[in-house]
Amino acid sequence: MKHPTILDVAQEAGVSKSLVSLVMRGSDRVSASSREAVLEAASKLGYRPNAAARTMARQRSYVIGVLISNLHNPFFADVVDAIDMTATDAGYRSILTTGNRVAERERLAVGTLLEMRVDGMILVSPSFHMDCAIEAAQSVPTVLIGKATRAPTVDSVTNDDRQGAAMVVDHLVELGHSRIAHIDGGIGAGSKPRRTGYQRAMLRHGLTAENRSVRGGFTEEEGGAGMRRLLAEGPRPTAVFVANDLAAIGVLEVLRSEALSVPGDISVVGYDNTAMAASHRLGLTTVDQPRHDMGRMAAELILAKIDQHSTATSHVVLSPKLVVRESTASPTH
Amino acid sequence: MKHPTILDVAQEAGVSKSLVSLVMRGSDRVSASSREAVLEAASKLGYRPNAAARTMARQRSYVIGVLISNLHNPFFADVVDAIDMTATDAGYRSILTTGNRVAERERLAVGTLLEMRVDGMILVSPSFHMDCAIEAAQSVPTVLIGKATRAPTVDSVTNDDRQGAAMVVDHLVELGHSRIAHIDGGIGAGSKPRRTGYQRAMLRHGLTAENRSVRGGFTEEEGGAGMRRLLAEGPRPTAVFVANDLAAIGVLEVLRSEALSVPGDISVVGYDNTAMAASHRLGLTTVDQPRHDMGRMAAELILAKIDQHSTATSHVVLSPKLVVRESTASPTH
DNA sequence: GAAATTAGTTGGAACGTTCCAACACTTGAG
DNA sequence: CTCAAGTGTTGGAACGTTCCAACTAATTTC
Repeated sequence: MKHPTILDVAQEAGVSKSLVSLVMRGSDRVSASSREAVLEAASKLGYRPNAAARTMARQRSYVIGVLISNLHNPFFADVVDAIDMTATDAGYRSILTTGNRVAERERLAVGTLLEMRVDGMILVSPSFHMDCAIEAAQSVPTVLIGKATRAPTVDSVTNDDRQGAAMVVDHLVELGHSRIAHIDGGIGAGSKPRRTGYQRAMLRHGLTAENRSVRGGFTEEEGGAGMRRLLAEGPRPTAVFVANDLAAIGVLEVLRSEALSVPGDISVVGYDNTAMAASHRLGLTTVDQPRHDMGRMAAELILAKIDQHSTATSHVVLSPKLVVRESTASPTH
Repeated sequence: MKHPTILDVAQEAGVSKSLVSLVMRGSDRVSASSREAVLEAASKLGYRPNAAARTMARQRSYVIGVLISNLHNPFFADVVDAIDMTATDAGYRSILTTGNRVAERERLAVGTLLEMRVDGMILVSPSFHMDCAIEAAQSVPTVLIGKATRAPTVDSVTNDDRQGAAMVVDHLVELGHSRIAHIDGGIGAGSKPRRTGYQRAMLRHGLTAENRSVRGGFTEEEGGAGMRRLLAEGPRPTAVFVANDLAAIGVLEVLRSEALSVPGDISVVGYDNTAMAASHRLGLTTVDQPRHDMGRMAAELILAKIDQHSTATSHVVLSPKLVVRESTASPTH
């Protein structure tokens, strides 16, 4: 149960610890015979280098820390995947922590990563206040995914939420809708620009009176609750733009229980183009964010900051894409 | 950008490093005045203890490492959540790594955790060979979730997959089905016992000729591919038991594209009771695993092994529960 | 009022690596 | 044959903590 150290290996192989270290790091200034002896001793003892000791000695951990706001949202899986691949290819490893959408737990998780002395940090749609990200950025390169920021030290990779929202409204208007409501994402990342995009587009189309947003969130429950609120107060909209796919699923649930057909009675649009939206029995019209690219670019930004000590701050904005499926159609009256 | 150390804090506060250490660890053998001075200095400098150094000195990391086979499967989110909460309450932190269902990447991820000297390791439905888990268990307490094992050193927490599968078959037979096919989980964790459970139940009901399994997997694509194979060869089944919900979604997709109705033409059953299954427009009949309990128990097993140096190996088997929804009905002919 | 106890504080060793300067050989050049 | 330039190999210092034994000063006990 006790871990062998580099000294144990050195003794077993009959060489110095320095030589073992050299072999372990794959140096080529080692004779073939010593290399073999060391490797053999290491595998015999089941030696694994101690990352904590290495981090101390090198003053670098070669680890990228990733905070995911909500494991339940499949949107993040692809982002994380891309991050992990990019990091691995560059000789780094990535580790994840999650705060489960609870700001306090997210702060804790960021603290953990900071104490572990990760070399870079990627925050995926965190729901805590920006202060925390800015503070983190003081001690380690930090990039934000899915949430815009003006902070001069924090990089960001987002999709153009305003544009995405505008595309949704344009699509619905084109189909002939005018009573188009919006269920927003509450305090979640990206919520505000989507709402703004919706509002501006409504005004642009002259739908001032129909401009109607209610509070929602990025979970099924919150989406459903928003829909209930919409149905309870005011005239029934003919179309609803929901803050994300997960919440849209909640909306569909509510509509189903109210015996309202989609898109017959109401058209529904989500955001994220998760696999769920695609494979949902009723294909959900939604907005696609290039998640893989987002993850990759975030990782690349971090790596550039670490390796080249680049200090420039980048804000990458990628273009979303409307994906039309069967949950939207022309209004029936 | 340079991290202040305990010595910097000591100097700033005008005390020794030992005192700072004491304060940081919340000792009560410190005078109020020194405590305050230290705390003030620490916050002024933005001090964060270095986890790597602490791990070295204490020979313990107070970290539980969690490997998740597939971030895309929402089933795991609840498991991880429960692990994280249990660990946090006990004064540990949890970090995640993922191998994305690729055995080689999973091995790498386990290696990373081992090098980080995690105090315990939880492997959630890994798809690599058991050897890797056994090897890991040699140096650190290890528990497996969702995959049974006979290894004397590896704990496990599973649901009774055989029983779950049998419940599915019983349900379908009761509805009047006899041409019940199975799309298995391929090499994934829990795949084999589910198939065995299916087969035994079929035989028990005297459905020897109808006993028919095809190769599938735990992803949408693999599930869909399995369904296509079923449709291509042999008589069309009236019911299909799919290895998990994710794959079942893929099956539903294929059936839809083939214009076959569910449950009209074919009844479909999944496994896991993910939120997706519940909220799917067509509610999916499925088997519920107590994921939260599974995560919690796994974490508790690990903590017991760490703190009490308990050496007994436990294999916890929880009972699954059939959840009947609208994707199953009596066959129409 | 001396001795014993307690409260608070301290420096040094240890943890397992990496890195550097220095070493001992061997080889080749002049 | 001597010196310079490699080629392998080495011990020691450093990294930032924790823990322990030892210390001082204040308080209590007899």
